[in-house]
Amino acid sequence: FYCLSMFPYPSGKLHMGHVRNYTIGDVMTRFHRMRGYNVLQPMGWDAFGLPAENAAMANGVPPAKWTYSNIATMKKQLQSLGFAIDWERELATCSPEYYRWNQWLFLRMLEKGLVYKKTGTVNWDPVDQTVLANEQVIDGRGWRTGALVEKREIPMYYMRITAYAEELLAALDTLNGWPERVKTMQAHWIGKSHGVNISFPYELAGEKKLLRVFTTRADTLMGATFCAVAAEHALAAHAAKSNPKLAAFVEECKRGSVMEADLAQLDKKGMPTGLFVTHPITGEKIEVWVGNYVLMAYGEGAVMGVPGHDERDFAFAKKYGLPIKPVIDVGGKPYSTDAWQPWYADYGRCVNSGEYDGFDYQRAVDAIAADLKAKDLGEKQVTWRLRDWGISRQRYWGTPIPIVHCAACGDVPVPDNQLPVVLPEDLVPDGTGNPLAKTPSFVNCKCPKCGKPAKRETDTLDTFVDSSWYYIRFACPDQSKSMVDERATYWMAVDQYIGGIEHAILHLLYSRFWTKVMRDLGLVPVDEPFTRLLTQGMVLNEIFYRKGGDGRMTYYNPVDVELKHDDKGQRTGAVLHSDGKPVESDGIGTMSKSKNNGVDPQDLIEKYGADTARLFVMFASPPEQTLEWSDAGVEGASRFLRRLWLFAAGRGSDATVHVLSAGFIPVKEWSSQAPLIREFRRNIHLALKQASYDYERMQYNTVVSACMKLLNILEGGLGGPGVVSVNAVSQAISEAMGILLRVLYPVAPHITSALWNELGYAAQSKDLLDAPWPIVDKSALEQDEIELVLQVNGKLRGHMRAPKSAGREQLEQLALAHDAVARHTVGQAVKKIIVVPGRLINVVV
RNA sequence: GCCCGGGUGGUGAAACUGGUAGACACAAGGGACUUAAAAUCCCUCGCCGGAUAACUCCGGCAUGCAGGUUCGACCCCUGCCCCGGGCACCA
Repeated sequence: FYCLSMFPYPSGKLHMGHVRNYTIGDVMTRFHRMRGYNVLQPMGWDAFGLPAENAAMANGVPPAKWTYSNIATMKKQLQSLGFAIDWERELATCSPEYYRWNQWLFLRMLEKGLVYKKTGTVNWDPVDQTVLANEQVIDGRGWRTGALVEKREIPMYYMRITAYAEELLAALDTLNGWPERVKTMQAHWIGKSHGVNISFPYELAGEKKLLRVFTTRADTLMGATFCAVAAEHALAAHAAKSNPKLAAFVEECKRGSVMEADLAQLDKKGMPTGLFVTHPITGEKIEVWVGNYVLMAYGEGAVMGVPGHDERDFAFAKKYGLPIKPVIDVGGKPYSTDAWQPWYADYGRCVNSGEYDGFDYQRAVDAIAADLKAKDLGEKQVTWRLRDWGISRQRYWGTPIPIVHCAACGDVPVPDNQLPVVLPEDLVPDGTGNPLAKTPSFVNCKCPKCGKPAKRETDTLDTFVDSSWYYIRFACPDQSKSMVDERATYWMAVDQYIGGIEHAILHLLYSRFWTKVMRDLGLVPVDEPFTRLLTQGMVLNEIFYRKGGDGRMTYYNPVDVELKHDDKGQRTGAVLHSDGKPVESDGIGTMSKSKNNGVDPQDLIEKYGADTARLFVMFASPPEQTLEWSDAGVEGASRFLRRLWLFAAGRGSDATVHVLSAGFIPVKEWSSQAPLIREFRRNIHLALKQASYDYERMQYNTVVSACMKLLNILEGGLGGPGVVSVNAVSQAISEAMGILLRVLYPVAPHITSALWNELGYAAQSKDLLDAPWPIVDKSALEQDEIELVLQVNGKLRGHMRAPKSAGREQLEQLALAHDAVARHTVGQAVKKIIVVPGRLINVVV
């Protein structure tokens, strides 16, 4: 059983998200180990990335040094939490032994045409002369310089993930162990859409040309009143040459960030190009506009504008006074060009559409596609939202791309026997460009082909490359001759993958892609990397701030904030401990350095120990749900463990230790024991049943509550009238304690292991880890009488006890005769009686 | 803006396949023990109203809001509000 938690970025110290993630993994690991599996739980470091460069700039320390020191700190923290990790397999992606295989596979993909070069758009800081990550663009400005960010086109390498789009989508159906929501998100991301590509002919300088657009609504073609192209489109560039105003507009579109979220929220703006194209069916002249809402990266970078039935086109047409022509009738719903209504975009029947009038969506699309095809002006086409994966980064702290640029031979791949291309570890970036490019000893080399002086590529690989296959390398981290070996066949696929929901799309999709590439190269025998997936919820905390006179926000850690409540416990405000003056709340958000709302788990571990920290994090919330941090409750987790210890060491031990050391006459017939003992065992086995079920479905918060119930039952004791068999009492307590220790072990392994030995259970099974999982005794759950809920018209009216064996008719009679039912049915006709066996009887009047 | 989730007491949450809403805890209040405090133990604890000397008993409302389906809805459907995640260079 391969149980894998997402490896951490070595950012400095563990945060609560890590504690939550790795505790879930460790609970699952230990549970499966007890169920008899050979379990692998490895750990490594996603060690390349931007924060190391930022830290380097701030402190003047090379990223490598900062990274390795963080790894040492965090490893110590992980060990102090008692995770059953196989540290012999530890790996860091920034070591040449690891990243050389990134380079190796990059070259294999280059050979197969799965890696190619084209231009891509990046954020450019004109002051620092450097490429910025999206994160480094704040309100359209560079984070260090405050300069307005520009878009810039540069050559980059891409991985052809679109070649696998069909399989990546189809195979989602095979992932039964994945949450539906993740599969839905990925399916939407891949975004397969069936449509028609349509060509609008035009003439340019006497030359016949075609403007291609893609649409999923070819049925609305007769309503097209304009076309719009992206600012980066060739047509826009051409028109701008002779039109300074348009050129200025195209330039304006090129400012700002490249983020889709920003683009989608821009006010719709456009400008006519002065060019006209011909409608492929009607022959009408249609004007071409440049629109800031047209994405160059999707479809053809051009759209036909159908304001009658597309909301964005409608808004655009209203703004610029373009004609709106309704051509779809949606079951007679009213249409007015005054304001957009949601049903304008619905499917319906064609109207005002000439020969297509009366056609429904599918018939219209089929007919129009056929007519276009006959004129050679379009045909049906499948388009994907998924884009190829740009992997070039103009950064230092990453895997060097193994390419050499030679004046004579062009871009030359580094031969396998010259791998790895080693990254120098002593550079310190200064925020102006890539330090690799300023390091002659790295850049200057010989062309592998002709041997003449050449320049090394200075871009590095996206860090998502590193994390796309580390789980395969864990099977054979010491293999120096090849990327992976036959041990990967033994361990892959990962049986259970655990990590944050924020990785639902990118990391998980890239990993699926890489696995398929490696499969096709004969390196792994699996189609999918992760059989089951648990996406843990984010750990959130409240954000507090004050706004200074200059408008700068200062964030305060919730630890330093005191909340004010009224008598009823309602929040009235918040003040800072240090000065007692109020701070503002900015709502809740994921724990982050920038918002200063993180909680350091180290304090928790030091004050309460690993078991309490683990228990609390598991108990606070179900794994898949977001966890809003609160200090209250930690105390309760600690109290529970202390109670368990004191019970075992004190009152409980008399019976337990005695029984275990002296032996006893096994009770064969529990059913003949006193009712008190039977009730005790019933409750114990009910709690065990709940815990076992909840372990299976990974709902660990209720596993913990089952353990609390077990201790409550044990503390309730077993003395009393009618209980005469000391032997049976001892045995019931011993059984119950044995169940509790084993059920609690995966969550709190330290205290349970110690008690297991102290109480003498070790005589039965040496190590708690090797003890068999307890089995529910079904006969202990049986009852002679059951309690049933009585309802009248679905409203609770009372309870009654009935023999287990009672039949339907007998139950109906008993129910009708019951006081509570009679009171609410008197004088009314009974229409029917619903009997849910073992649960309730509902009398309908 | 688009895609995906979530919303239940003062708080974290539970409710397994549509069948007793609030398990298990936290906080709070009351009490026991103690010179005192801490720790520990016991009791109360969704909201509103009524009956009773009292133990208790009865009724109504309640799972973000407004509707719908059903004998019966936290659970299924429609619309809305709020919160979180993702949007391709944070990881």
